Formats: sequence, C-alpha cells, structure tokens
Amino acid sequence: MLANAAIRTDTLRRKETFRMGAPDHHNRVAPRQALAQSMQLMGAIMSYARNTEIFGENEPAEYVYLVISGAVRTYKILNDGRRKIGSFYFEGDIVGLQFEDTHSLSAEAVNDAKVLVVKRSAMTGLAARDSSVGQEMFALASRELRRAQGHVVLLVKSAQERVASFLLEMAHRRGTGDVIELPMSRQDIADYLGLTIETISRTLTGLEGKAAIDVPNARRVVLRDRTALRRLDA
Amino acid sequence: MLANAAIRTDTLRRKETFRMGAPDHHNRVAPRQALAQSMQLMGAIMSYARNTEIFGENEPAEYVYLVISGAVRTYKILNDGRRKIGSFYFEGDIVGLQFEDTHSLSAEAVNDAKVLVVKRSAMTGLAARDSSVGQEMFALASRELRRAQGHVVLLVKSAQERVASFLLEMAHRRGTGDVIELPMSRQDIADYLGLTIETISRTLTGLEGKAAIDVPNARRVVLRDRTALRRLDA
DNA sequence: CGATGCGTTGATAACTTTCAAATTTAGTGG
DNA sequence: CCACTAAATTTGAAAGTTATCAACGCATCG
Repeated sequence: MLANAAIRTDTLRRKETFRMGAPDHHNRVAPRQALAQSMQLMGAIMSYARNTEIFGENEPAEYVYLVISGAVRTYKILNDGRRKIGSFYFEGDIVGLQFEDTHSLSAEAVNDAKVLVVKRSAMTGLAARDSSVGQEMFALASRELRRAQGHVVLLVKSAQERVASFLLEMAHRRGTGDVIELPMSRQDIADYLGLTIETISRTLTGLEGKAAIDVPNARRVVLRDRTALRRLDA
Repeated sequence: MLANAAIRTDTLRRKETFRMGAPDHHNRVAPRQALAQSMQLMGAIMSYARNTEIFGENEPAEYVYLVISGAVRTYKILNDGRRKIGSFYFEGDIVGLQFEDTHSLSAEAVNDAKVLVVKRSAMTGLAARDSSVGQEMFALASRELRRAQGHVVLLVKSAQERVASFLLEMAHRRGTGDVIELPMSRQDIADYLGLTIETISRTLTGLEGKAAIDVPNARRVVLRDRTALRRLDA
C-alpha cells in the first residue's frame, strides 16, 4: 500500500468575531444537536481556508468546534504515510468533543469553513452544574460512537457497497434530496472508504452504467435509483 | 463475499444472585473503569453459556453489562449474512452503555461468562444526581469511541498488519505478558479483522515463520518479537 | 497558452477470497 | 479411559477484487 497524499498547507486561520452574547442571525446555525444551542452562546467564530488544520492529533484538546459553514474532516496519518479519514462534519455538527485531554485525530477544513470555537473547559464546567448538559455530551459521544461503528461495518464491504453506502450517507446527512454536492475530493472519499481514487472513480462509473446514479461532474452525484443503491448497502 | 457463520444458539442464561448490598469477594472485579465501582453495588450477576445472546440489536437497551469473567463480543449481521464483530470485552469492561434507547449491536458470550447486569435507568438516574457519574459515562463513551476509531484504522491495513495489531491489542488488554490466551475462535478473529479464517491462519503461520510469534496451539500465541510486530502495526 | 492539480481510463500485478481437502482438536457415549 | 463423530483449523490451488503504475483529458489559473 502506498502513501496517500496528506495535504498539509499552512494554517491560515482568521478570527472573526468574539461573541459572548446572542449570535447574530447571519451566523446562527440550526442546531443539529441540542448542545449546539448552548455552544452558540459562548464561542468565537473562526475561518479556516481549504485544507488548513483546525487541530492536530495529540495536541491538547482545549477547544470544541461547531461547524457553521463548510465541511471538516478528521483523520489520522499512519506511520507509513497513509491517511485514514475518520469522519466528515457539516453545518451543525460538533467536532472534537471528547473526554481525553488530547485529540485522537487531526482535523482540517475540507473547503473554506467557518467554525464556532468553544473552550472545552466551558462545556465541562457547564456540565458539572447542569446535568442536562452532561447528558447532551454523553448523547453526542454516543452518536459519534454509533457513527464510528457504522464506519467499521462499511469497511468490510466491497468497493461497490462502500461507495453506495457513502452516497446514501451523504444524501441523508446533507439532506438535499437526490442531488449530492460533494465538498470533498476523490482522495478524501478514498481515504474515508479505505480505497484508492482509481477505484472510487471506476466504481462511480460502474454505478452510472447501471443507471443507479448520474455523475454530471466530479463534485456532483445524482441518485437515480435508491433501491438499487440500498440493495448494495449491505 | 460469502456469509460468515453467525453462531446462534439457544439463549441459556441463568440468574445467579441478586445483590443490592456489597458484593462478595469472590465475584468482585478489579474495576477497569471507575464506573464499574458504582455498578457493583446495584446489579445482579448472570451466567451466559458460550455463544448465547446477551442482548440483541434493536432491542430496548434496558440494561448495562459489566463483565465479571469470560469474554463478550458485540456484532452486527449484515443483510447478506456476513457478521462483523464490533468489539471484544473482557473482565472489568462495560458493555452496552449508550444514550440511545435501543442497542445498535448484538452481544454474545464468547465463552462461558459471568456478567453483572445493571438497569440503565439506575445509572442514568444516578448520573442526574451525581455529576461525577455522568462524567464517567461520558468518559466511557469517549473511550469506546476511541476504540472504534482505532478499529476503523485497523481495517484499512493489510492482513499482516491487522493480525499484528490484533495480537498487540490483545496482549495489551489481557495484560498477560507475551503469552496470549485467545478466548475467541478464528472465525471471531476473522470477523473482527474483516478477513477470512483462512487468511488469519495463513498470516499467523507466516508470522511464525518470521519468528515474530509462536503458535503452540490454536488458542495460544506467544509474542517473540514485539518490535517486528510493532513495525507491522502501522 | 503553458503549467498544475484533479479525475478518468487502461493494463498489469499483488493480495485476499473462494473452493476443496487434509489434519487436528473437542465433545460424546460406551 | 477409549473410540467415534463433529467441529475447528490448517494447507493448497485457482479465481476474483482492488491496488499500482502509467497515460490521458479536462479544467483552472497565472
């Protein structure tokens, strides 16, 4: 197995606003998690350019991140250079919340992204006083765990099954009907599914040939036959 | 890919004792998690024969389980019959704790096992009154998440790397030095690593040929050269 | 307009699975 | 305790899937 390109760009971050009060409408995010609600009251919004690092593996986990816009990927680099993507996060998702004091994965912006950054100590402090916040944190960790378990299941399937599952997952999470705009590159998808870009490309072409999907361009996929895809989504 | 044997035996469980007071010494477990401490005060011990179900996927998650002796596996059956093992749990490990109301995986005893069964409502009730319990639950979910992330990374590696990683993980978790007693079958290992039993067998033989391990019998592996194994544990 | 990055397509090689059979181990009844 | 049967594991040969290597196309950007 060969090294997948681990894009490492300079960290170009820009702090935009610091807000302790109510967020303005423009930046408010429909909270996917109840936790996100609380977070909006106590963070600062940061902008991350495409491919810049948000946090690094083994760095102290000082902050928790709520995606306002754009997409974020978490990943690990194996010791021979291969990259494994752990998860993608979109608007309303929370990244980096955990109990341990250091991050177990790195995180980068997939495309230009705005992220609400909240001190972890603020969250845990709140949780100590308000058990419902603690409950929300546990719930989030539970959901992340379930997602990771799903990812594990995904990785034992065939290439076609993985790609089909990935497309259905994206359609479900992005909620844009049958048209999926993919913010990530083929390399990102490959590193998420544990395949190569060539296999991703060939598999998409294959699914197109079966009339299960359309691929009008590299970053857009249209689901044509969800039943066929679900049949593959073992 | 073909169906892996999903052993499904009759559920032979036997409730042994019900204890609300202090547990007797014989059954007390050195708690791997602080949570286990609290659990020992409020559960009932159940015995599960080899290959019997402890809980099933999509069943209401009414209980949480602390392994007292033996080993437990969690797994999912894919719609074509393949089985994917999510995790193994040993003495002192907690199984089935989550926020959602139904289990996302099934659980079975790998060998004859004793398990302390605790009502989930008892735990969450306790957590609502005592934020440190809530914190412990979050910590446990976090650890499980990290384990699952490690599992995801494992599954993108080559067969040899997966087996090497598995052996190192077992050696670390069982803590019996260089001699590993495997409570699980080759099929279990295969379903955990996303490989076939034949590949597991061949890979072990290969590692033996490289003098990295000894396999005196099917259920015992001796680590001979951890450095070589770690080199493979990408 | 040429460079550059990203994606697609093709041919070949490597790795793992599948199918088959032999061998060892475990379980059961006498 | 031994003999016998079933189950689990190992080993071999062939087939299948995905990776690797290489070339080409397409778009973006200076």
